[in-house]
Amino acid sequence: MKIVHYYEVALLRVNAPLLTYSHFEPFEPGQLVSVALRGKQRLAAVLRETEKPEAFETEPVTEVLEGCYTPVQMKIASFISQYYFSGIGEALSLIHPYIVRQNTKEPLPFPTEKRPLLTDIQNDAHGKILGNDTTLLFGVTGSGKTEIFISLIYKMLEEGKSIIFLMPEISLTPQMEKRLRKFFGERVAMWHSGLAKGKKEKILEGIRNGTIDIVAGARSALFVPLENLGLIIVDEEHDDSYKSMTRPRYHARDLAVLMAKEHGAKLLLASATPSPSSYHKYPVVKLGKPYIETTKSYRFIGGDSVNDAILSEIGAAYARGEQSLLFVPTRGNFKYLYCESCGYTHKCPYCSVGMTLHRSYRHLRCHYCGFTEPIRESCAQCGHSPLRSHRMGTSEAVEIIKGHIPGLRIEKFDKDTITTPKKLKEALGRFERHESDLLLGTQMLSKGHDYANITLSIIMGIDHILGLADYRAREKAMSLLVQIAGRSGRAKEARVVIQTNNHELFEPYLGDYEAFLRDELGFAEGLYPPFVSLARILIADKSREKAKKITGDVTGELETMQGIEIVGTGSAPVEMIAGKYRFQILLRSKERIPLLRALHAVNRQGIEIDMDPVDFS
DNA sequence: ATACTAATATCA
DNA sequence: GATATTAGTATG
Repeated sequence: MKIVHYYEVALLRVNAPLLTYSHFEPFEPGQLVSVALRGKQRLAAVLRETEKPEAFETEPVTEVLEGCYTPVQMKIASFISQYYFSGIGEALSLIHPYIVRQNTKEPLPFPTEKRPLLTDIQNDAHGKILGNDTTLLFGVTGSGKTEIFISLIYKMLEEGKSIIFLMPEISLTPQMEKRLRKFFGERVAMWHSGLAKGKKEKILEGIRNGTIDIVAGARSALFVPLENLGLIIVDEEHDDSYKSMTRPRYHARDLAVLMAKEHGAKLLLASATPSPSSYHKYPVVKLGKPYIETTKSYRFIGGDSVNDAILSEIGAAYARGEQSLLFVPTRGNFKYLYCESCGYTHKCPYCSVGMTLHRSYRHLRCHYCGFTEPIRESCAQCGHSPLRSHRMGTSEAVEIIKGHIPGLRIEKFDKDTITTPKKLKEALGRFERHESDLLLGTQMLSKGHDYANITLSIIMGIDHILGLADYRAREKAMSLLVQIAGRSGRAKEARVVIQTNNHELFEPYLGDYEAFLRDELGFAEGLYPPFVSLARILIADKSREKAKKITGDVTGELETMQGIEIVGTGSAPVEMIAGKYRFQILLRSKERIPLLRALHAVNRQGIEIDMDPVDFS
């Protein structure tokens, strides 16, 4: 007679409680199954065996499917679910389970391309990286990071190990693919969440039969079922797109630390503008000067929006027949009160972040602690009045420039215009062939592309980023500045124009990002990561009253808890999205454990918990 | 999460 | 009074 086993299973893709099903054969934890729930078949993963439930009848598992999560994958899913407050089924659906196959093919041969020769500095870095579990590779654009990546990948392949290479927003960075293909050919798979289902299956098949051992891609590439993982590379590690904005709200860079540890793999974080957190946490390997020496001259200009100084810079470059780049911020999507004369943005006296303007309530508010103040008429720093509060988008900038410089061909480069990799390629192609004179765009400009012929880069309105209600406002502004400046003049002499009324904030660090990192860490001590943990609770509901009540209830419960600090409670900076009123609670703690304990205690329907938040809107 | 049920509001 | 919207509960 067969023994009936009872198993708790997690429904994939949903944040549902664990359900119990029966089966006549023993299961390994992690087994993928199909179960019937209210007449429908659902995918589920077996978690653990359990006692026969007395309270209800159980259904048998309908079908045992191909695929089983490994213990390491289960552990990672469990961590995600515990730390980032998602259902275990939601966490598991990020991960691609292993499927055991009989006929494993031989790995494809290397292409003919020889491994790159390293300079002494690069060779030294290579050695140090292999000596550490985790390394932060700190090198400016053009300092030869890619050669180190390539040579490390070679080394891993020789040892029969596989590699995960993460980069932000893969679909928009075809350059790295070209370079990886050149050296590793068909052993490389490019992976991102937008891939068609069939294409994904093909790659997974390649991974399973051993013909693919390098997976490069966006954050979801972290979850492919590679065996013998030897190295994880996180390029542009400072980039916030590694943090998922939807549940599970994981941070791929931070999760890579756990992944590497579980697999006994090396972890390499790399950036020209590393995050202060990584700089503080991991051993740093620095790469020296770029081998293409460029002469860059910096000029600071005041004011905001497209002013005369900007127009004349663009006009002059155009007259010389040269190409330029104009960065327009859109991150600063809130209105801030700031002074035209001295550039001072009005700060919260308790949190030292910019206070945002609420016309409807006629006040300024800090979105960290909720402190409010009446709107000032004149600047608190220099007394200048009136204060300004307007902002600017790409379309406005295009219109103004067109009106002033007839004949100038503008290439608009933002999320609205560049919607597909094809459009990106076309736009870059036109610019490369000098069919356009000015590349005008947002954040996207800063990401990885090379614009070798640009002789003029203008960074406009960076003060709007400085004024963000975000403890990392300075970090975001500074890294953006360096990244955009780094795009230009790779080949020849270049001019960088920075529009800011806070030039003293940037100037000392232009040639010394490390000094900036040290100073930022100084500010963060005792208040912000990496010295404390932050969590944000988001409450959204169609009824303002209901959202407010939940916020109040949760805050009340949190107030009684030990080891955590409520930084602030109140409306979220974006007060309504999709007809739902939004409130937030920001928490701080020296230790993660009491913070997680408190959050698990208050977690409930109608609230969303964001651990280690990077977005405060 | 989602299907389902009960409760309550909306409206001709 | 029939129907739309919302609140509550169980799912195995």
